[in-house]
Amino acid sequence: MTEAPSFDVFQPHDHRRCRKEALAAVLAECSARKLRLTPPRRCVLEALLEEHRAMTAYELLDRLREAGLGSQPPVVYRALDFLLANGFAHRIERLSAFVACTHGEGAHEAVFLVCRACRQVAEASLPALARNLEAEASEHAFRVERVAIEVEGLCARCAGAGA
Amino acid sequence: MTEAPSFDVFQPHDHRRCRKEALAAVLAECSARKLRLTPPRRCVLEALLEEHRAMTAYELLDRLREAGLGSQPPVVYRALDFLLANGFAHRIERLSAFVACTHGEGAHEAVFLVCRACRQVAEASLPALARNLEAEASEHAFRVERVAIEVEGLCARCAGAGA
DNA sequence: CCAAGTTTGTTACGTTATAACAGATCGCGA
DNA sequence: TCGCGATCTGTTATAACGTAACAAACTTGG
Ligand SMILES: [Zn+2]
Ligand SMILES: [Zn+2]
Ligand SMILES: [Zn+2]
Ligand SMILES: [Zn+2]
Repeated sequence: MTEAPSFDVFQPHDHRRCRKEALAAVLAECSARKLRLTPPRRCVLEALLEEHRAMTAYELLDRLREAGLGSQPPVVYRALDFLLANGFAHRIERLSAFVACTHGEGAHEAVFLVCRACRQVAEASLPALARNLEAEASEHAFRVERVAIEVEGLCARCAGAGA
Repeated sequence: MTEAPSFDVFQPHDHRRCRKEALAAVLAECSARKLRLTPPRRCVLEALLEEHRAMTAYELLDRLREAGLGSQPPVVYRALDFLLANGFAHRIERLSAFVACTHGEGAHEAVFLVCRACRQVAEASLPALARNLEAEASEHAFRVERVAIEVEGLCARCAGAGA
């Protein structure tokens, strides 16, 4: 969480470490910002950290159920609200699904590269792009609050597999 | 449809003309490309052209019902499939809703400025941004197929109204 | 007219998300 | 340590969004 990963999530990498460091970073940030990573929130976060794949709310709810932490939709949506609001996870609008953040600190925006075959998601920042958007918006006298940029396609592996 | 509008949809404008020209452009393009703007498709398009506001599939279905053109969800989703596939309308992922195209010709992508208060949507093109994205994607060996850029915020009118 | 392809319309169902409320837990000051 | 307000958890119920599968109607070209 504390800095951009030095690897590409679409490439093979030491994901055990990736996951462990991401969790540690969230714990540190919660501690620093006096946020409570309660059991359902942590359960959802850990499920998201297992893979760089977007998961639906109901897949995450299954994890909560298995962990004995409640079995109804509001539980998972509230945990997600917390994670999204604090920049620990992102919503992929295109998929109505969620991924753990691999990138920033605090609430932030990013560009998501979303593989339509394996649903893995890479997160990139693109400040130049944000400046372009600001210029465009100001021509319309539009006050920007949130930017969602989602690029759908195929990751190298899935493209290679002949999808 | 045939060219970018010379006005900003967030500003007051001659919307009767705006709507009439958009419909004429779609009719022309259907004729040129041998596409069939059948009654349900036209009904949905006209509903979308009434305002520059994103409408949900079920709002559009109500229009079909009123027009006696079927009352079940698949009817509206199929009409939308046609309009989206041919670039006559766009889906706003953030809202799970749809707007008429004000911009291009044929299937195309754009940047959407979405007012969270009035749900009006302005469409802008941003080729520079697309080039940025391509560069980003190629670093990840990612094959881009679709790009969705949605900017949420407040239009000048809604910001003025103290939202 | 006939056959093939496309479009329409229906039933039924699956998925995603939220409202409303009761009970549990936490943090803090008396 | 005890209470008290705020936050969080968990439930029921329901709303909103979307699709599979199939039969009937229409369109187009021979
Ligand atoms: Zn990893
Ligand atoms: Zn992939
Ligand atoms: Zn207009
Ligand atoms: Zn507005």
